[in-house]
Amino acid sequence: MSSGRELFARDGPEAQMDEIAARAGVGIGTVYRHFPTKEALLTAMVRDRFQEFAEIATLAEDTVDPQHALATVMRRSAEAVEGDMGFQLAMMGSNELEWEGIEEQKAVLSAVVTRIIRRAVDAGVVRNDFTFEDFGMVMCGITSTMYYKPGGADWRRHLAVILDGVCAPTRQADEQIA
Amino acid sequence: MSSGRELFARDGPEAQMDEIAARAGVGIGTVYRHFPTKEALLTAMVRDRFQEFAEIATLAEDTVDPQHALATVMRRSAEAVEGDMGFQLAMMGSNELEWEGIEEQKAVLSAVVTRIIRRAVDAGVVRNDFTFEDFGMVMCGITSTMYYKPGGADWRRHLAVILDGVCAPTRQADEQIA
DNA sequence: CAGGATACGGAGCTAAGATTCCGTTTGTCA
DNA sequence: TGACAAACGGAATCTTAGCTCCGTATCCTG
Repeated sequence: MSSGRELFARDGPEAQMDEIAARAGVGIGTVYRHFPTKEALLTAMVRDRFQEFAEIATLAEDTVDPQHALATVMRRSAEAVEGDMGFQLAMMGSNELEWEGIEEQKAVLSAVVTRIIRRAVDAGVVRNDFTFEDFGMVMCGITSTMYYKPGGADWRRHLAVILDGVCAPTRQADEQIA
Repeated sequence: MSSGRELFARDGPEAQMDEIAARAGVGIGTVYRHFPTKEALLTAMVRDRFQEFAEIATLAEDTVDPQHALATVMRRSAEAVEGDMGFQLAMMGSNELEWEGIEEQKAVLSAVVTRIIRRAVDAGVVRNDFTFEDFGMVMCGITSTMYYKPGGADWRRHLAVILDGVCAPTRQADEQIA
């Protein structure tokens, strides 16, 4: 059940069902009684994460400073999945999967984050072309480098760079750096 | 041979050897005559990419404007792997692989990019704590979001945000956003 | 053109891992 | 305590994908 889910999350994507069961201290059959398929297990895991993201965002919305609110969502979300290679890999490999039944959590997350972004933009502390899509994209980038081996790469530095970019004044098309 | 390698690159990570062979228009045996193992094929592909990155960086070094030089390396490198899901996946799944025989290409890349970064930092157009490690990390982040499905996420926007962050003035520890 | 060498194709072998199935254990209600 | 039900464990099965092997086709060389 949930412990199995959690244990699975800590594992890589290639975690075998046998191993998952073993770590959860149950038989394989039991795992399959709770989740009809491996994909279902993955989906449940992903849904939990999105639920968590939504909660994190909701909490952060109480932050008074608009810029700090956005920064907090980003940092907390990253911290939440730090070390959870299972989630990472699930998201990566999900190129065509559709994660059935995640819509609700995603909708909440989207609504809250969108409000947080709008508030920051209105306050002039975040580039005014920043969207929820961008948010998802950069978060995806940050988390996927959590497993970047070479040198002591540190995702908090990555986040710092991105925040500086996100909070930089909006540029006109003719003044883009690249 | 190289056409097979290239065709493979276009495929996902789970591209089967059979399919790779088929697309290359040869038999499976032929593929294995050129690359003893699937991993060898992946490695060859990765080596080629790093070679290409090194060439891109070398060319960009001629750019007079220091900031533009760095931005160019980043943009061109990203463009080079755009659409090459094979490379992406290879890099992602490489958690423990060591990519034997890539050292040379990586050394060149590292040397050139480090010079480009130093020049930009010295010119004061890039945060002075930016390193080659950071470079690798953010590039990894950008490329891994190339396959980010949700909404019309656009990696060029991602790059733009990161460039703004990279070129933002260095912050003191007590003025970090997050 | 003969003979050997080199390269090719792809059926089939094998391992790995997801899933099924059934005998056993544990829990519940009279 | 006995009988039925619910939950379990894990060996056995099925499927997939990497890799091997051998018969065939192509290319030299004399």
